Amino acid sequence: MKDHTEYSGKGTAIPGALPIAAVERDTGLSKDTLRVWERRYGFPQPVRDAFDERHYPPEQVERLRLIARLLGSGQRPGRVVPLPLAELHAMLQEAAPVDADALAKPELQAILMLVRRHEVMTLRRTLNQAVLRLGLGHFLTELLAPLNVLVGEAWVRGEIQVFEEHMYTESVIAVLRSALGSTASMPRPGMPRVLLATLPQEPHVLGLLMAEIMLVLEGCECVSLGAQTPVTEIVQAAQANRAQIVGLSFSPSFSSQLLQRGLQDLRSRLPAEVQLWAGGSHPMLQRRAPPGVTTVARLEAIGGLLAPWTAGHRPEKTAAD
Amino acid sequence: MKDHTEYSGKGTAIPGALPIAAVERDTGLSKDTLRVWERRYGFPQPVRDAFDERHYPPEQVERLRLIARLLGSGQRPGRVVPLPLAELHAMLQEAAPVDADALAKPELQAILMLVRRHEVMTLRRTLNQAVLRLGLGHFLTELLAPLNVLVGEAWVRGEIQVFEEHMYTESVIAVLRSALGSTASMPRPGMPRVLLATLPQEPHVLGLLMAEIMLVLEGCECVSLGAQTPVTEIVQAAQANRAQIVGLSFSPSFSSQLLQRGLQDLRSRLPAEVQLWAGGSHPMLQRRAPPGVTTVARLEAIGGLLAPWTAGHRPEKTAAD
DNA sequence: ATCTTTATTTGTCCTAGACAAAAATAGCAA
DNA sequence: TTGCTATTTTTGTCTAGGACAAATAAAGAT
Repeated sequence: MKDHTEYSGKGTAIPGALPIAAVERDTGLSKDTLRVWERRYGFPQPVRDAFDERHYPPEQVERLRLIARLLGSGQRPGRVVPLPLAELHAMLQEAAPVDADALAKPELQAILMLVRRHEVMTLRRTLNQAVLRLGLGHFLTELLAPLNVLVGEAWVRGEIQVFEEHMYTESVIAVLRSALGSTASMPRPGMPRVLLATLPQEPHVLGLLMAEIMLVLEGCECVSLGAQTPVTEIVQAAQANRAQIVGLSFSPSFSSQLLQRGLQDLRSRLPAEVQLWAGGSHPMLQRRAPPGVTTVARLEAIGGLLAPWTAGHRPEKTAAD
Repeated sequence: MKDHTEYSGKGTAIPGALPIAAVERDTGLSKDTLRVWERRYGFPQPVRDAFDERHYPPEQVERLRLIARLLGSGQRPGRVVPLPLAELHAMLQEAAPVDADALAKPELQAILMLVRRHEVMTLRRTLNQAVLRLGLGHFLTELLAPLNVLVGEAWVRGEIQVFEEHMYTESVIAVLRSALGSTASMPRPGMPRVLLATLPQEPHVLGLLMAEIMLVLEGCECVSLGAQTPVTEIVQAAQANRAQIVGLSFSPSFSSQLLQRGLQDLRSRLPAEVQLWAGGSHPMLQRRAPPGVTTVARLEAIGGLLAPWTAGHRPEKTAAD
């Protein structure tokens, strides 16, 4: 077991350079990928220590981190891996065009500034006050949804660090959960039972929580399985809870292929009378729905989709042929 | 780009067998380790598909999972890898004797029954009432902590499904977050700022949330980064928040090697004046602490560890507000 | 424009050898 | 017995280059 403690002057270690395992952790790029990029594109070019092992200088790790981001926003390795640092920054700027509409709102900008200044306590207080002022429903649709877009774009553009995004998400979740808890949730008798979850490889729970709140506000009875639940388990849970709707949430970074297959798979294993809803900011959901799946492109759409229940009668099988 | 996330019905796939990447995810054992064990000890012996790639039958994955657990509790690979399933079970029994104390409490049994009967609403109500009856602190230490052990053991024993465990965890989190939100959190002036997070590959946030609540109840100012935060980001966040303590949480299934390395790595990059605490039910934390790391074996210990702050005011001057 | 076919790109898997760090064992003194 | 040091075994991770299916782009045909 080699001791890859980074900065400990171990004699064999290179001053500020990270061994391959640490780079894998930091960038999310597998060791195999790092090695094959070096072979194919000539980058990265880690320093070798006395034992011929790779050590990546901080500049290269930083460059790798930017590359990983661009890959996440749809770029291809062959196009971006050989690029110098300046070009990468330029591409990140271009990748996320500024949303003038959201930028115009000073309140959103103010909150974004709190995130970048790491004023967590003030952030929480501001969000809590906004909930009280707007009411939970309007807070979600009018403030939080566009704010998420803004934060997401800033993140792609590299203006926001990973840890800042984590802090933001945690604060929002805390505020929402607390607000949901203090809301007297009373499921209306006619409304459907909804099971909420996220597929494996999708750790983002914020979208799911927002959906849950919208549904609860509409009078639905919600049971959430949280993130990363295998398809088999979702099916069993739907049966155990006699759910009438199964709702999934997908963030933009989720693999399109996994999304397609996952929805298809789940659809085929779920009873026909159980509806399958897919929501979130994933681009594929804005386009077209796989057969038998209802896409929820925006939070506001949830109310309309629940119309069959609000009206009073049991809905027929959804037209999906 | 193969994505071996699930045993999705691919033509070439072996019925219930998992490819090596999935086994790595499920067991925490690296691909390299899996291959070298096969070479050295003759186990595991995965089936090969048409392309000569390894596919691990479920029994072998199960056996690997048990082995990984034993490794975490101090056993050596050479002694346990070749052992048959029955022997492994016997060793685990010996390592973790059944907690008769917890089993005896009828209240815990009653809650466990609610989980197995999928009575989510009743479960939440029961938990909420317990919070009110015991108070948040005693609820955590006296009810929830042993209950988690009970649920964890039932899960290992196969008495609880994955989705039931998800439902339980989600319910507990909802109750805790709601209780935390309605608690008037007022950080005491002398108490430290604590940054909380979980390392990559560790998605379990319940332990983290429990720790956060204990700390908040003691008067600390807590900022959580949530799950799966890279070491670099934790370091930056600690600096940004001027945290005096960084707290990490580890579930039993977390890879012991990642734990060791992650803590060492983080310790070396964090300023010396920032304390590093590691808690959770991971077996390695019950044994010994890596140098420079404070292990928090039980929730109750948190109060004692904060003694330096509660007793004598740290003469550290903070920028006046 | 939209579908179908071909070409390129790309991540992951393979084998087998090597070696440092950790742990166990042996040797020896007090 | 206990404590300390040296030697041996164990063990995880690194190395190299080759291979190939799945994903994506490009070209061709309707």
